[in-house]
Order: sequence, then structure tokens, then C-alpha cells
Amino acid sequence: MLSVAEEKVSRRAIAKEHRRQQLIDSTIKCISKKGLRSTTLADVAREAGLSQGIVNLHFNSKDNLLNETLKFLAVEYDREFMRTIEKSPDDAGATLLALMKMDLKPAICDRKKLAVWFAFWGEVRSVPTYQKICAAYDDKYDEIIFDLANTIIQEGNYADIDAKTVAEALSSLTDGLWLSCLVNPKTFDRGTALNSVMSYLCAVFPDHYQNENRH
Amino acid sequence: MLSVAEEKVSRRAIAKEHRRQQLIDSTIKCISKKGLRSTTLADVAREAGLSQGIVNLHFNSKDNLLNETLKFLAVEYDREFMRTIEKSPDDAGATLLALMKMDLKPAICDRKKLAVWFAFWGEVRSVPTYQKICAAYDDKYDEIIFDLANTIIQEGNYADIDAKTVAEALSSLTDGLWLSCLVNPKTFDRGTALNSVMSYLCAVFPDHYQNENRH
Amino acid sequence: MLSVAEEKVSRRAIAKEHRRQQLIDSTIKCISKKGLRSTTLADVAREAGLSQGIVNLHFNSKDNLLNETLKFLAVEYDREFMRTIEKSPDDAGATLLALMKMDLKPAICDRKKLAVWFAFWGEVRSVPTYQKICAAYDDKYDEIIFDLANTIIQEGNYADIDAKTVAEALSSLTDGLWLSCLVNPKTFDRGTALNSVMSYLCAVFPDHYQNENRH
Amino acid sequence: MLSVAEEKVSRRAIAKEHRRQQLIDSTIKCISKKGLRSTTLADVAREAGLSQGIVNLHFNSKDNLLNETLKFLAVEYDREFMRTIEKSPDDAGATLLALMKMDLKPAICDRKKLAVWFAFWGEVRSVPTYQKICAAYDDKYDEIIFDLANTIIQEGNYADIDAKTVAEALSSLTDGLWLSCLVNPKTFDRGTALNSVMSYLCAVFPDHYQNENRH
DNA sequence: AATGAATGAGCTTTCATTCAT
DNA sequence: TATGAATGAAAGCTCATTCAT
Repeated sequence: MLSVAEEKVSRRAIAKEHRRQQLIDSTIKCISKKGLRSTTLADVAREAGLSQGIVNLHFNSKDNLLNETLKFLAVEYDREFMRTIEKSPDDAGATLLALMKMDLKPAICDRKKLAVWFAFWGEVRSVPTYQKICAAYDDKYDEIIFDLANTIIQEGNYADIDAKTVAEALSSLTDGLWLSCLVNPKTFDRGTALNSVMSYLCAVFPDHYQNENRH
Repeated sequence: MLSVAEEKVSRRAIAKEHRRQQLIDSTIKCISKKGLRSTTLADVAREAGLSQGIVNLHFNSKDNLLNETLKFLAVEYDREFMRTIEKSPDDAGATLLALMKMDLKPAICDRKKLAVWFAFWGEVRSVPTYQKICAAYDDKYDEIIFDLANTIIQEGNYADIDAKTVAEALSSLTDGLWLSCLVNPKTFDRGTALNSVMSYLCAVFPDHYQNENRH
Repeated sequence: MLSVAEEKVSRRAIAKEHRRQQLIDSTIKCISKKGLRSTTLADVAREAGLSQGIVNLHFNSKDNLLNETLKFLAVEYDREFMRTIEKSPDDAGATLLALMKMDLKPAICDRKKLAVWFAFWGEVRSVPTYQKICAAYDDKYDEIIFDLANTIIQEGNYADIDAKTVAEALSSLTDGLWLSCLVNPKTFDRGTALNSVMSYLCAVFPDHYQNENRH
Repeated sequence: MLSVAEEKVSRRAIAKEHRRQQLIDSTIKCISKKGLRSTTLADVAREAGLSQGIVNLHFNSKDNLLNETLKFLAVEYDREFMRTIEKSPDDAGATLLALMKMDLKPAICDRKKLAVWFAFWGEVRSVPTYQKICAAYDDKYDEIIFDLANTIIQEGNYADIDAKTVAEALSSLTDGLWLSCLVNPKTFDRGTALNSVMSYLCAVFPDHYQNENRH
């Protein structure tokens, strides 16, 4: 059991974490609305309904706020990714499909959120921190998808197919669909996007996947 | 024939155009190095070896310079795209493959240049002008690839396959590979990337493409 | 005898005074390390191992803290000065020398402490309070030294010598030696400094002081 | 002869130097009035009748402005010092006296200017740059005065007297008189100050100096 | 009495833009 | 046309001060 003092400290720590998260959320909203370039600390504070100095109080600098924001996005996506794997049946084919569908579900393939991701990717080459954060997670996902593809290849006896190639193709496909969602919101639609993914899976692993929507 | 006065005017126009291009080139270099957020007009002028005020003299405002820079990138890519089509034999399969290869050739799939493209895409949602420019060209390319896919489908009698789906998948695939090139430069490899594209084409259009890089 | 309630009040007063002194000490340390300009209340609190708001709780404002700090320094020096006089034999010559030596003893002629004195002197013209505090004490010391010089002059029948002149010279000499200690720590040496003072005393009052450090 | 372009460049360089000096002058005025701690760049710009951004345009940072200001003060004093030596007859005694008188002349021993010197001395321990600048010049002056004292000692056959001691005493004496001028403007007067210096010179070098003002 | 989160005024600094030359 | 000194609005950041706990 916690002493009164310890409880106080703990409560404060929780409150502090709350505020940090609130500011990160606010940052995401601002970037989504105004872009990274024109998001100011004043904007972030205003969006959170707090005062000017609040961001530097909790994050010390704007750069740090942005780093933490990207980290949060990455962790949030990661949680979704891992949960999707957990919830999937113990079947490589089903898991792979579930992951692809996850990438296209409204909560993730959403212009507001994608705008933020692309805002950071747009700075990835000039801000080494961003690259490190992104690359670390990408490598992890590539490996997971590679393993799934490998399992499927062995199950289906797909002779000519290289798991690494498939993994890269699938990852790139969803990334590219996200860009399409962001840049061409009028033409983009979630169903067609899923069709694109399915067209690949069905063609490459015909024994595992079949086209549901025939034309 | 031009009069002396007219010739003078024309020469001036050429010189002016030359300077504008010089500044756009400089802008591209700066964005590539420092990112859009920290590229200043002073940076652009310095990179061009010219004076502070020069950008406003030729472009009136920073916003305008950035618009013109994005337009230039789009036109440059477009020229490459159309030339690739022209140079290809009158064969839908070969043309489609040539376009895919073009997207992965060093001059285009180059981190420096991609950094600039992604910098603009990162602001696409908050700067309507950027979106207009990008969407217009994207629509055009989608249509061309759609037509090529359609022709191939008819040639090969590929029953289940939807041209729109294929077109979207192929465009997204290259976009996604570009992101991979930008974010994971250490893992990215042009050969593997081409393999990913080929794996799709071979799987979907087996009578037109074969797995080994024979094309 | 104090009642229980009175004793409680008195204890509180002592605790309060203790805390104030702790904060003044901390202020002196900070000014000595970082200078007056970059000493913040947060620095002072941190140095004291206490919390942000503590200074305003005990001193109401930063200005007040600084005033009290200067007053403390002045009182501390004064105590030293008066004690030196008390401890000296009833002999003007010996007392004057003792005072001069006091000014050069390590506890007083110490870079850390001098840094604080000079920090305040550096603001003396723009902060009237500082000047008042400093001038009041200076006048007192000038008078004491003047009296001692006067006595010596009468004792020694030094015809041409003006006590006021001597008093000012001696005060200025130590002030200047302090500046030297602060600015040229590598060249400065306590022994040489004392020699400088002695050279004056010996030259002006040859019957009272002799060149070798016999005193 | 300069080409038109060269002349333009040269003129600009001169104008730029003018502006820098103007800003340094303005800084000195501000520090003299408000002290180092409360002098802001806005103050400096306003005093110079120019705009906010002007200081950073010419000095890049406030720290740099202050460094340059101190350097200017040091050079200005140095010029005065060296000129005094040049103008003095080829006589060590006269030169030494001239230097002492210089330190007390109104242009130098002036509260406004001294306030600035003491403002910098007040930060000397916490700002290493200030110390370097001050110490370098002090060493030079100490050496010059040491040489003069030495010459006088040899000329006068003053047996017991150490030139180094005298040099330090004289330097410290003027420094201390400056502090007195700054802190006790009401009691301080230039004549008495000179008497203090003379009292030392007369006492130590009786064959070279004689008291003019007897009491 | 003490804490430390929060405030907001005011600072230094940056930079697109203007303009005399 | 081109320069680069100058502007001034707005940014990030600092910090004395306040206040709920």
C-alpha cells in the first residue's frame, strides 16, 4: 500500500502524463489541420485550451515535442498491429490478410492521421531522429510479414515465389495506397484499395486467397 | 524576323527564365538537404550564389516559389513519363513495364529527389494548391495505366481481373517503394524493388510477364 | 518564561529565519557561479534543494531577495570589520594594519565572494537600493579609518599628511586589489597584495610601519 | 584607384562599420542607464533609433554584442593609455604621473562609463570571454607601469622599493578610486582622489614627486 | 509551510518582405 | 536587374509570479 506522500507523487505523475498526452493529441490535430510547417507552439497550446508556455514546460522544446509526437504515432500503430496479430487465428494466411485489412480500416487509413504521418515522412531525410524512429518499426514489420509469407509459401508449395519480395511488395502497396488516400481523396475509396491488395494476394497465393468481389 | 528591340526583349525573357530555373533548382537542393520546414529564402539565394532579395524579385513570395517548384517537379516527371511511352514499342505490356522501370531508375528513385516530393506531399492536406497540382497529374497517369492494363487484359483474356484495380495497385506499389527508399535507405535496393513490381505483373498477367528479369 | 503558544511562535520564527538564510546562501552561491544576470529563482531553489515557489514564499519577489542578499553580505562584512577592531589592541597603528590584513584574508578576499560583491557593484548605478546599502557602510568605514589615520598622524607628528587622503587611498587600495583578485586570478597573489598595502603604510607612516612583514 | 564596384563595396563596408559602432555606443548608453541585467536588445535598438531586428543583423546574438562592446571599451581605453604615453616627455616620473592623472580625468573617471566597466567586471567570473579580454589588457598595463617604476627606482636609488609592488599598488589604487566614484558619488571628488595617488607617489618616490596641495 | 503545475509577459531570435542604391 | 541593409511581425523560449493542493 502507498503512503499518503507516495500516493501524491503517483497522482502527480499520472496527471503529468495526462497533460503530455493531451499536448501530443493537440499537436496531431494541429499538424493534421495546418501542416507541420505552420504549426506553432501557440497553436498547440490554444488547441489544448492551455497557456503559451505549457509546451516548453512539459517538452522543453518544440523539436522534442515533435519527436515525442512521432514516437506516439509509431507506438499507437504498433499496438494496433500487434493486437491484430494476437486476435487472428493461428493461420498465416488469415493473419496476413488481417494485417492488410487493418492498414485500410478507417481508424488508420484516415486523411487526418495520414496527413500527420506524411508530414513526418516529408522531413525524414533532414531530421535523423525521425528516420531512426520510422526505420526501427518498419524493419520489425517487414520481418513479421516476411515470416508470414514464408509460412504461406511453404504451406502452398509456391515454387517461384520469394518471401522477401512479397513482403516488400505488400508493405509498399499499403504505403502507396495511403498516399493515394491523402493526395487523391476524391478518387480514393477503401473498397477499391482493398481490391488492389487482394488482387496481389490472389494472384500470388491462389490457393490461399480467392477474389470475393468479381467484376 | 525579330527587330532589334524585340530581340532584346526576347533575350531578356530568356535570361529571366534562366534565373527562375536556377532558383527553382536551388530550392530543390535546399529542401532535399534541410527539409521544407527549415528552408529559408536566404538559404535558396545562398545556394544559388545570389543575393538575399533575389527570390522575391523573381517569384514575389515564398509561397509562389514553392508552388512553382512543385509544378516544375511535376512537369519534369511528366516529361519523363511521356517520353518513356513514346520510346516504347507499340505494345501495352512492354510500355507498362517500361513505365514501372522508369519509376525505379536512379534519376527518379533517388533519395534527394524523393525527399522533395515527400516534403510537398507532407503538406498536401494543408496547402490546397499542392493537392491540385498533384491530383491533376495523378489522374492522368492513372488513366494511362488503366488503358494499358485494359489492353493487356483484352489481349490475354484475363477474366477475373479489373483494370482499375491493377492500375491503382501498380501506382501505389511504386509510391510505396519510393517511401521505402526514403525511409529505409539501408534496406532498400533497386533490384529487390523491381522484383516486387515484377512479382505483381507476373502473377496477374502470367502470359505477358515471366518471373526472371528477361525484359 | 514563554507560554507554550509563545514558544511555538518563537520556534516558527527561528525556522523561518533559517529558511531565509538558506535561500540567501543559495543565492550567493548561484551568483558566484553563474553571475547575477543568469541567476534565476529556479536556480536558487534548486541549489537549496527546495521547490520552485519557495523564494516568493519567503521573499515575495526576486528584487527583494537580491536586496536582502546584498544586505546580508554587508552585515557579514561589517561583523568581521567590527570584530577585527574589537580584537585589536588599543593601538591605532595595529588596528589599521589589522583591518587591511582582514580585507586580504582568504575568507574575504576570495574570488567566489568577490564575484558576488562585484555583481552588485555592477548594478549600483541602475539600482538605487544597492547604492544606498553600499554607500551607508562605506561612509562608516571611511570615518573609522579616517579616525585611525588621524590618531596615527598625531602620534607620529606626520606634518604633511592628510588623514582623509590616507583613508581614501587605503580603502581604494583594497577595493582595487579585490578587482585584481577577481579579474587576474593567475597573476594575483595575496602576499604581493599585502606588500602593496604595506608599501603605502611604510612610506606614509615610516615611524609606525616597517617594510618587512613584522606585523 | 578603385573601380566603381570596389568603391561601392568599400563604401558599404564603411557604412556597416558605422552602424556597428552606432549600436555599440547605444549599448554602452543603455548599460550605463539601466544596467547590464535589464538592457534588452529592444532597448539598444530603440536608443539607436532603429528597428528590433537590427542588432542580430549586425551582431548575430546578444552575447556577441556584449563581447564586442567590452572589446570596444578596452580598445578605447587602450588608445587613451598609449596616447598618454606618447605625449609624455621622455621621463619615467612624468609619464607615470600622466598615466595616473589620465585615469582620473573626467572623460575616463566618469560614472556613466564606469558603470559599464563595472557591469562587465560584475560578470567577469561567470563569462570567461570577459575575463580573457580584461586580463589581456591588464597584464599589458601592469608591465608598462612596472617598467616605469623600475626606471624611477634606478634613477632615484630607492633601495627598499619593489617595482612590482608599486605597480600593483598604483593600478589597484585607481581601480579602487573608480569604485569609489561609482558607489559614493556624493563623497567622491576628483581632487581628493588625485591627492590619494599623489600621497603614495610622494611617499614612495620623494625625490621624484612633491605634494602640491599641502594641508 | 511547502510544493510544483500553470500562467503570461517579455525576451532573443528568425526571416519573409521591402526598398534605396 | 540585382544588391544587401533594414524592417517588423511572429516565432520559440525563459522565467518571475501565482495558486490549488
